[in-house]
Amino acid sequence: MRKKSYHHSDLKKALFLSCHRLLKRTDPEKISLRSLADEIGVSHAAIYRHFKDREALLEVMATHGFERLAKAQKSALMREKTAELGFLRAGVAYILFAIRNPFYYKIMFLTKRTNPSEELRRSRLRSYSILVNACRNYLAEKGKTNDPREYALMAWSLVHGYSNLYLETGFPKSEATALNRTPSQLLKIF
Amino acid sequence: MRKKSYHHSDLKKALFLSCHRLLKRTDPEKISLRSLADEIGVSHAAIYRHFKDREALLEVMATHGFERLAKAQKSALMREKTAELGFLRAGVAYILFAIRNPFYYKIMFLTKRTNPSEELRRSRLRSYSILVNACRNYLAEKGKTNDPREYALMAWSLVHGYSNLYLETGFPKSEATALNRTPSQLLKIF
DNA sequence: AAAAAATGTTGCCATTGGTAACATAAGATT
DNA sequence: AATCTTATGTTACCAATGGCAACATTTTTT
Repeated sequence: MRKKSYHHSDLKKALFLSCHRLLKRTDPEKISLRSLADEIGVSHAAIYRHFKDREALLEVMATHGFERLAKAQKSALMREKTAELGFLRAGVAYILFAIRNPFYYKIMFLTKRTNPSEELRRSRLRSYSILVNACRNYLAEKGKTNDPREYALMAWSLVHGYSNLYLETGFPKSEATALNRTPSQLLKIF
Repeated sequence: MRKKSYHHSDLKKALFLSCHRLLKRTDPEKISLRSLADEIGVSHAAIYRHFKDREALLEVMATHGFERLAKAQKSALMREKTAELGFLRAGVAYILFAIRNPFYYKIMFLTKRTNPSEELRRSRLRSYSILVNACRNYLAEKGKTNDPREYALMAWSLVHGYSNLYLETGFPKSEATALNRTPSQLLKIF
């Protein structure tokens, strides 16, 4: 565990943490392996001992992003008594996560569109499963007979699209102004 | 207009067309100014006589993407008799545009998130206005009293989110398969 | 203790976006 | 027509980047 040795004690974790911290305020496009390595105090080539390439590192971060999102959704669900309120709160939690973690959100959906790792797929599916369950409970509570997966997909589309529009165009924000509402008031529509 | 002369007759247009063609099958991230210049047969530095930088070129393409999208929405609206059908068809047209033009779609929403040019803002707003009008007519036809802009924002969120999920995760596709429906059948939900 | 595996470093390469200095063509001014 | 000015291309260069290979050092296995 000593510091200035030739070998870093746990470079993989250090890279992860450093990247995690950077993603809070930096666009992933601007994160270079070299700047990461510099910050940790290691040569840029060392990274390749722990990640196949830049994409692989970002994929791990994306996976972690989905885990954080799932946690946020779950805790939002827990907080509410009825299935309906839980469902709504989960949707709001999704949007808030996206808005508060724009760069995480970006890599979550822009990295590895094709051939995602098993871990990424799993964490993504887990987030979706939470939503499906919330839908199932909500639909049961309301006595509706929709397919929960279909319903969940539409709900996901709605919050995902809203989040993206907010981040990409600032439209919901400007529209909210035009409509004399704050974005959080607009969110109550969900 | 002669070819092998020192001066290209209309490099700006040639760049636009070449980029347009490339975007049909190439991820914008993979489009380099040098490869573009090569294809046209001009030095890469020549590009800077017509566009401030790479971002500026992509921004023009994004603007054009929104113009194409608006055209698709409009023609979908025209084709239907009732306001409701038109509204639905416009939504489907939006999704189809995204799915059929994934790379155009990508630059439309990933380029110049901050400080977009007046042209980009206008073309984006135009696409939104078409939607708002469709909503207004639809709501009037149904005798509903929702705010058309608010309604339009939600509708946009829905189709935008669906499109993005399709492109980014392939989820609607796999879900559609799981549900024993084709994507176009799923689209009928809208 | 020696061999093997893991992990870091240095040095190099090709690609890229971008800039500056120079070259040539096209238009305007005289 | 000759000259000046502007527009538009070219070449040469730079710094940053992702990635690879060859080498160095440490740790683990045998």
